[in-house]
Amino acid sequence: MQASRIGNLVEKFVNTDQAKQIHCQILVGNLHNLEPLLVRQILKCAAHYSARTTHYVRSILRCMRIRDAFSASCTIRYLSQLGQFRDALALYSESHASGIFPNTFAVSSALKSCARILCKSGGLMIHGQVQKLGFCEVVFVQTALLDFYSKLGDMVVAHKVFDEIRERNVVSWNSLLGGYVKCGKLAMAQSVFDEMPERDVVSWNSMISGYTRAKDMEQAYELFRRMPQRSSASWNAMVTGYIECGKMELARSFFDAMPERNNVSYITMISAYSKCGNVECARELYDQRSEKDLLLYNAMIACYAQNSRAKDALQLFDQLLKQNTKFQPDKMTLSSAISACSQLGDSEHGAWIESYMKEMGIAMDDHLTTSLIDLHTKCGDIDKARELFNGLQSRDLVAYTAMILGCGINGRAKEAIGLFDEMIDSGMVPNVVTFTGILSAYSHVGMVEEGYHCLMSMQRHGVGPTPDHYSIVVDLLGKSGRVEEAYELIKSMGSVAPHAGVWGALLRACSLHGNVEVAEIAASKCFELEPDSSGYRSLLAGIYAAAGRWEDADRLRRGVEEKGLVKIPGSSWIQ
DNA sequence: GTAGGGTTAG
Repeated sequence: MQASRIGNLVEKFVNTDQAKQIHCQILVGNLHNLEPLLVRQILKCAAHYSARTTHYVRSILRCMRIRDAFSASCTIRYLSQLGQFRDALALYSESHASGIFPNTFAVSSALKSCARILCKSGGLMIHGQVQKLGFCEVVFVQTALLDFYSKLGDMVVAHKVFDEIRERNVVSWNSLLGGYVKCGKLAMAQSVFDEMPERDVVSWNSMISGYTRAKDMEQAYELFRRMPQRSSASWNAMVTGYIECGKMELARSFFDAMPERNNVSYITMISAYSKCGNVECARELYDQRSEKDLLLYNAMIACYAQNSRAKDALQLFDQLLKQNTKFQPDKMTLSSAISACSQLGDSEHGAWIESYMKEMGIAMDDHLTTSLIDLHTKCGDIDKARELFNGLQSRDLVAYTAMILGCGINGRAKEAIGLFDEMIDSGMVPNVVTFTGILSAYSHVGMVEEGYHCLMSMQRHGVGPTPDHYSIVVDLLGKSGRVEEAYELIKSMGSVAPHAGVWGALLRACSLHGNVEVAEIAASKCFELEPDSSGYRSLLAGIYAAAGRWEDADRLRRGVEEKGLVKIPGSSWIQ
C-alpha cells in the first residue's frame, strides 16, 4: 500500500477499530521507512483523539522503527502536546538510548514534559545534554529551560537562565513572570511586569492570576479593567479568583457577563458549584453547554460523585461510553466512576471498570489506586485493598485514610491503628476524615477506652473534633452501657454544638439499656433539632413501652401518625 | 507562556 494512501486513511480514522486496521496494514505492508511527512500526518490525526488511539500510533511508530531524529522529535512533540508527558519522556530516552541525537524540538518538548509532571531529575539531565549538544543559545530551548525551572519553583536558576537569553521575546518574559506568580512572589512578579519591554494578553493574565491567588481581588480587578484587550483566560481568571474568595455570586455575574464562554469557564463554575453542594446549578450549566469535551464530562461526573449522587454519576459515565465515540474516559473519569461504584457497593460495575482499564491500557496512578482501595474495602475484599495499598508509589493522606476506613469497616482495628501510627511516624498530619476512620475502627470492635482517648487526642494533632466524631464515641460508650458517661461527654462539647446525630446516638444507647431519664433529654434535643424526623419519636415511644409507660408511648405514636399524614402530600394518592 | 477535571466520611 502506498504511503500516501495510508495517509488519506489515517486522516479519516475516527475510532480505534480503524486505527487498528491501519496498524495491521502497515504491518502487512512492512513499511519500515514511512516518509517523515506521513509520520507527521499520522501524529496530527492522533492529536485529535484519545489516549487509546495514541497507544496505537505509538505501536505504529514502534513497528516503523523510528531511526531518524525527525520522526522521533515529531512524536515527542505530539505526545507532549497531547498531555502524555510520561510517554513523551519515555520516547525521548528510548530514542536517545538507541543513538538518535535529539534536535531542538525534541529537547524543548521533553523539557516541557518534565516541567508539567515536575520531573526534576529528567529536566536536569536534559539541561546537561543541552550544554553538550550546543543548544544553549537557541531561544526555544532556553525558554523551555526557563519554564522548567519556573515550574519547579527554582526562581534563582530560572532567572539565571533568563539573564543568559540574548534575544528575549515576550514568551521568555512571560515564563519568568509566570514563575514568580506561581511561587507567590508577587512583588517580584510585579517588578518583572513593570520592566517588560512589551506585554501581551498572557502577561496581563498572569499578573491577574497572581493577584487572584493572593485573594487580592481589588488589584486583580484593577488590572482587568486596565488591560488593553481581554481573552477568555482573563475572564476565567477573574471567575476563579472570586470563587476562591468564596464569592459565588460575583463569580457567577462575571461568568454571565463574559462575551464568550468556553469549556474552561463552564468547568470552573461547575466544579465550584460541586464544592458547595449545588448540584442543580452545576447540571444546569452542564446542559447549557453544547460543545462538550472530556473535561466537561469529567467535571459533571465528579460533581455527582462528590455529592453522593452515585447513580447519576454512573448514568452519565455510561452515556459517555455509549454516545461519545469521540472521547474515551481517562484516569479522572474513572476515579470518579469508581468512587460512585464504591458508594453504591457495586462491585460488579467496579470490576467491569477495572477490566476496561486493563483492556484500554490505562495505567494506574495513585489517585486511581486510592479509589480502587476504597472500592475493594467497601466490597469486603480487604486483602485486595491492602495489596493495592502496598503497591502505591507514595502513600498520601487520602490513601492512608481510605485504608484506615477500610480496615475499620471490616473489623480490623489493629491494622487500622498500625496504619495510623505509621502515618503519624512518617510526619503526615491526619485530618477530620482520618479520625472518622480510626474512631469507627475502635467502635467496630468495641474498644471503648481507646476510642475515648483518641477523641481526646485530636486537639493535640491539630484537628478539632466535629459533632460526627463525638457521635461515634457517644455511640461507642452507649453500646457498652456507659450511658451516663456518654451524656457527660455531650455536655462537655462546649463550642462544638451537638447535632441530632449526637443526641440520636445517645438515644439509641438509652433504648439499648432502658434509660428513660436520659432518653427524655436526648429525645427532646432530637425533636428540637430535627422536628420533621419521626424516627426519634418512635425510638422514644419504644423506650416508654419497654418501661411499661404505655400511655406515653401511645401519645408519641399518635403524634407520629399525625405528622406522617401531614408529610405525605405530593405523592400519587392525592389523585 | 495565561484560565479547567480525579481519590478518603456523613
